Amino acid sequence: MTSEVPEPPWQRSPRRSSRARRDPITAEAITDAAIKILDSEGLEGLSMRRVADALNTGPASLYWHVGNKDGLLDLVFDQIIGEMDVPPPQGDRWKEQLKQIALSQRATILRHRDLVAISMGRIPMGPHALRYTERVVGVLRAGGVPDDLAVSGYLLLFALVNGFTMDEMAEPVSKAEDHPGAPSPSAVSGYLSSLPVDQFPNIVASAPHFAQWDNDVQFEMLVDLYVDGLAQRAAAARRAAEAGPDA
Amino acid sequence: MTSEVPEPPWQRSPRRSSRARRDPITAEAITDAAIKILDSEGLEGLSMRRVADALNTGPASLYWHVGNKDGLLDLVFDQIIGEMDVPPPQGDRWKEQLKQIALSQRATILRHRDLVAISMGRIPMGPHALRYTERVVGVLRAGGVPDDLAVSGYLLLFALVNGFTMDEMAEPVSKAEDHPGAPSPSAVSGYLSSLPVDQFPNIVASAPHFAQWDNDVQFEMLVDLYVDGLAQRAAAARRAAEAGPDA
DNA sequence: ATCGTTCGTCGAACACCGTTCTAGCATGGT
DNA sequence: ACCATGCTAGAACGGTGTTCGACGAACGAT
Repeated sequence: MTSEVPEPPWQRSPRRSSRARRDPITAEAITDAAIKILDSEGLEGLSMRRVADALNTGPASLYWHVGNKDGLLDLVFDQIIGEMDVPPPQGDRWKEQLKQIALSQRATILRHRDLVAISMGRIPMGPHALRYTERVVGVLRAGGVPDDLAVSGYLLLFALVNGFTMDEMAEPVSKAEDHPGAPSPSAVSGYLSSLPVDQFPNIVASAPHFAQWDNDVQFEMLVDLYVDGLAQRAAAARRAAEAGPDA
Repeated sequence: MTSEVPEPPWQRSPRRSSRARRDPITAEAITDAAIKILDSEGLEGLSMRRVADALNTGPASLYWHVGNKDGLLDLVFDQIIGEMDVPPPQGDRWKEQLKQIALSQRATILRHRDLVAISMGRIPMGPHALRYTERVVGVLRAGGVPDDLAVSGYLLLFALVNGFTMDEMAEPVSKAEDHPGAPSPSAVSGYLSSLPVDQFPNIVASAPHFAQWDNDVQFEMLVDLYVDGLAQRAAAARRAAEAGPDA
């Protein structure tokens, strides 16, 4: 894996150190290496020693820059949030824009394995996360959504997308000997329809629909449902504010 | 930690074994001990050795009953799902019942720390989970929700509750020296309102509303929004089915 | 030019983790 | 009386996050 040219020994080696002075270790370099490992090997494979190896150094060296593993994951989290893009606010098109934001959020999460696990219990307050919050709330407020509903809308959207992609990523712990890969939805559906009808009439009756589950269309339906509901409430709140401004 | 009375040596010790034959190790006993540890010390503290200690035995003994740690977590997961209750289907009251189901689900999750982390990547298909699925789908179908929407409604509800409680549990990794406990929402709001207005106008403007965040009312709003949207779509689907049954 | 301080690296070690191996015990069927 | 089976458990292996302390390179001040 060390994609380093072996450093021809005649050009006086810089002080016989396995790491030259070039490419000094920085928090950014550590974060990038960690993300690369995360994408290729998942959170399981993301260990301090593994990251240190990728930077050819020892694990102890990382601690000076990132404090501990949670600190590193904080950086990874914020960095990836920086990848999510939000369009410039366009006022009346806020509903479509919010849906677009949700789609981009999910796409980014799917691009980086196990991101949901990292985001759990981690408040998004890094520099990238703040810029992201600012822009999303901006889209909502530009659309005339009242401030309180704007922050609710923003935070709940995060919860929604995280919850959905969490189940979606259910690339389970792999039962190993049974089936090698993940159980296909049709296999699940087959099992469900084989249950005793007297005990599980509703499951058996609706089993076929478990097979037809399509993450993309289900996500779109959920987002539509959410955005529409939010818009209804925003309109109602504005009507109430106009009717009795200080009641 | 071994809260065992030292076994007075005169009453002939039962074959010089630290564990008497009483209280034989079973999968249920292991699961119960694991849940108890999970509730009191979180997922971090839930190790095989810790569970074995609670049963005063060695870690190797557990593996005969539960296979490995993931197997144990499967059992824990299913057992806790068994705690969630769902009312007998009542037909026209399905909307209120679904909300009640959501509330019960969240309450159960909050009662058991880190349950969301365990549920990640784990398809709920244990015996308790099946019974639970059966009953929830039953409520939806009794309410006249079409089968495909019933399974969507059930699965999305799970995603929704998980996503919400995930952020809610944000008892973060504790920055240690900064503030001892979890950052209160008002502290967050204070920080947000102190940001430079020129860079973060929307955040600063809506910062007060971050302070007023109330998990209970926000969750109720989210569930209302979801159930209403689902009902709308169910009604539309039924109308379409009546208008043109085979178009 | 020399010192002292600070910034940064890193080998070694600690305590803990999940898991496996293997030997052994207690019991029940033949 | 025997073996087979179900079950327990000590010891160990390889891996983890993290800390310690010794070490070196760079730099400002004397």
